Amino acid sequence: MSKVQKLPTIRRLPTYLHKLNEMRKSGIEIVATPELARYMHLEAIVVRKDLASTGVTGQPGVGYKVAELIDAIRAFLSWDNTSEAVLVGAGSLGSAILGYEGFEEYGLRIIAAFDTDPAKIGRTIHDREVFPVSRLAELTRRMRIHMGIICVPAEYAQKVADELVEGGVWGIWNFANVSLKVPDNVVVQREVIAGGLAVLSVKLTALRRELNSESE
Amino acid sequence: MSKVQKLPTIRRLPTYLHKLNEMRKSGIEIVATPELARYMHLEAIVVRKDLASTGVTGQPGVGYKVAELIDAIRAFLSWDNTSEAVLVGAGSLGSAILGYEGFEEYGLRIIAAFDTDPAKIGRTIHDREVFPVSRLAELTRRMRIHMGIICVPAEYAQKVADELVEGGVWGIWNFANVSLKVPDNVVVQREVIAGGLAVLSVKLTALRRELNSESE
DNA sequence: CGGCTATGGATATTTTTTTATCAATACTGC
DNA sequence: GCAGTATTGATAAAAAAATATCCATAGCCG
Repeated sequence: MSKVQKLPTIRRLPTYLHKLNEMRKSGIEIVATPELARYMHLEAIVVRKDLASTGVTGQPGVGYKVAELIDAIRAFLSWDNTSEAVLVGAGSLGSAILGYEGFEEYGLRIIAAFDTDPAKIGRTIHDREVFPVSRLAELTRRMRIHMGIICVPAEYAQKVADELVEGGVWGIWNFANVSLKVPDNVVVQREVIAGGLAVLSVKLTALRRELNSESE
Repeated sequence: MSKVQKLPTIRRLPTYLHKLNEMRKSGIEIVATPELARYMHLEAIVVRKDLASTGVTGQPGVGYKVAELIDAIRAFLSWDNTSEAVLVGAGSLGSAILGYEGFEEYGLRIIAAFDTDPAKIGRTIHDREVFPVSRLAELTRRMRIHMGIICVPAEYAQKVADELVEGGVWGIWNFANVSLKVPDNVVVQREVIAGGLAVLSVKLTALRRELNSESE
């Protein structure tokens, strides 16, 4: 299993990237840590460490070149070459993902969708054609797609993952509420939407408790 | 600022909860760590630590009582009392969230939606009425809602957050691609969808590099 | 030119998280 | 009832991440 370090940093990088792209559009060429920190609501030291982990280097007393930062982050995330993906499960979440136009900025292009619903097959959703799931492995292989996005209900997710692996994908982005089993040469990233809600709940409870005890 | 520990553990708790609820439905009363570990594709030690952090205690040589575990996790996450929320921004993501029926299991009930689009206002989406955003603060306060879910484009998110705070919310679940500024007595949990993609990209690149170097 | 301030980079420290070890408990089978 | 095995819980160690400190560099202003 390959070791990847500094997960929290990696998660923050897309946000920097988004801000930096906006800055470049506005013609800003140099940016210093404190400004990014204010934008991110983080400590400056965190930002500096995050940026350093991409290998980029700034100018002491000045800051970083925006263009260099963008390149460094994109290179670090391998987002400098757009990779193509298929999406399986064109329900409400799948459709929402198909409709999100920001992924191009993040080096991802969703080429096609798959579903079992005859009402959806053959139609297009957000300009992507919907194919039957029965052709998933075949078409994925033929199109040489190496990433799959799973948006099907939990009980079908493992089967879809198996098909994707058979179709030759290297990575799976899993939005289904289940942990998947795949070969060692395939990477799965699971998004647990309820995980964020759990964190929010705990923080909320902790803060409420604190505020209540203060007022006593 | 309140300190919350073991974020990764908290993120995993909903997944245990889901599995445990299934088990209880099947009539299973006792569960041991190794089984949960297999299901989660985690090490057993991780599971044991996760469960311990909720304060529950098992029986050495036997395992944990499923019902006790469920109660402990729900209590730890304050999901034993359903809390009500409003959702702002009934676009594709907002609609997808409104359509997800699993939140009740997680102690969350979305009461109403808000949007600026006249075509949506007054209609219902997944059984929730859509109100104009202009009434957000007023209605939130009147309904005594303490949680807001933001699904609007990044540029409007701060304004919506301000309205929610004015309406008296304690917690904000933010799906917009921007970091929000709120008073100290309000908690924000931001979901950065691209963060997961970034992690996947880095892992993928690392694994590919490893596999390539092996084959040389 | 010289001092002042802002900034990045390197190093060190502290905290948090993960992982390992080991003793105690309870079930199983004989 | 006893030995063997599975399991939890407590403690300890290792790894990772966050945070702090200090120094060197660059621009600014008089």
